[in-house]
Amino acid sequence: MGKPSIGDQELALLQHIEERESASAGEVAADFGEPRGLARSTVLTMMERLRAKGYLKRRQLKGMYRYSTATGAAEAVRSAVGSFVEKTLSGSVSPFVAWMSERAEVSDDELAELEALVAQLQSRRKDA
Amino acid sequence: MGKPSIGDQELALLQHIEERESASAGEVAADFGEPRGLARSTVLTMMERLRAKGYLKRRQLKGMYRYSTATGAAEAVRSAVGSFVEKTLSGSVSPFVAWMSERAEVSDDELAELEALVAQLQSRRKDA
DNA sequence: GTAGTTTGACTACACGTGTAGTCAAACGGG
DNA sequence: CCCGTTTGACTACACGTGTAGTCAAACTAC
Repeated sequence: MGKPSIGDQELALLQHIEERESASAGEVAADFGEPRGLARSTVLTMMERLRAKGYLKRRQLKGMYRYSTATGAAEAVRSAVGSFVEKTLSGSVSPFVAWMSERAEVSDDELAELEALVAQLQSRRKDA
Repeated sequence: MGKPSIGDQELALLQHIEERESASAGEVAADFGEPRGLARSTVLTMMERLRAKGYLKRRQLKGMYRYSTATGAAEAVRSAVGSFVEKTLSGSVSPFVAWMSERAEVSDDELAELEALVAQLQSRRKDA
C-alpha cells in the first residue's frame, strides 16, 4: 500500500496542522487559508482529501471536529522532499545548495541545523 | 512576464538537456525517456511544451532539430527549488535537512558542497 | 524510385490538485 | 422559539502536466 500522492499545497497544509498538534476547521481556515486568500470551503476540501489519503485524522469534540496529523504524516513530508530531489533534481542536491547559498535570510536555527547535519555526515563518513 | 510554471518531470528533462548542452529529439528520447519508460512522443511533447514556455530553444541542423536550454533555464531550476521550499515547506529548510540526515548515500562532493555552504553562511553572518 | 526508419506536428485523454459554490445541520443568542 | 453564524458534506470545474497515438514529412538504404 504505497502512500497516496500529495500535492504541494496539501503538504503545506499538513505541516501547518502538524505544528499545531490539533486544529479545528475554522482555525485552519483562518490561520492557513485566509493569509493565502483561500476560501473556507477550499481549506475544508483539502483537509478532507488529506484525511481520505490517511494523512489526517479527526475526532469529534464539543460538537465539532478537531483535526490532527496521523502517524506517518511527518514522514510524508520528509518523503516528499526525497521524491522532489530524486525525481525532479535527478538525485542531486546541488541545486538545493546553490539556492540556499544565494538565499538572503538564513536564520540562526537553520544554520545550526545545517552545522549539525554536516557534523553528522562527517562522522558517519569516518566510521564507514 | 513571469516565468511560466514548470512540472517536476519537465524540470528533470530540462536539467537533462542542460547537461548535454545540446541534444536531438532522438537522443533525449533514448537517454531520458527510455530509462523511465516514456514513449518517444511523450518526450517530444514535453520538449515542445518546454520550448513554448521559453525554457528550450532549438535550431535546425542537418535536417533535424537540435535542442538546447534557453537563457534562464538554469535559473528556472533554482527558482523551482526556491518555490518548493517557500510554498511547500513554508519557507523552512528543516524538512530538507531531516531528509538529508537520514539519507543513506551522500557523496564526497555533496558533503563538500554542504561544508562550503555552511562556511559561507557563517562568514556572511559575521559581517552582518 | 520505393520501402523502411527517423523525426516532427497535432490531437487526445486521464488524473491530481487547486479552487470554490451551495445547501443542510448544528449551535448560540435574543 | 426563531435567526444568524459556524461547521460539514457534497458537487463541480479548470488547469497543468504526464502520457501516448497517429499521421505526414524527411531522410536512408537498397
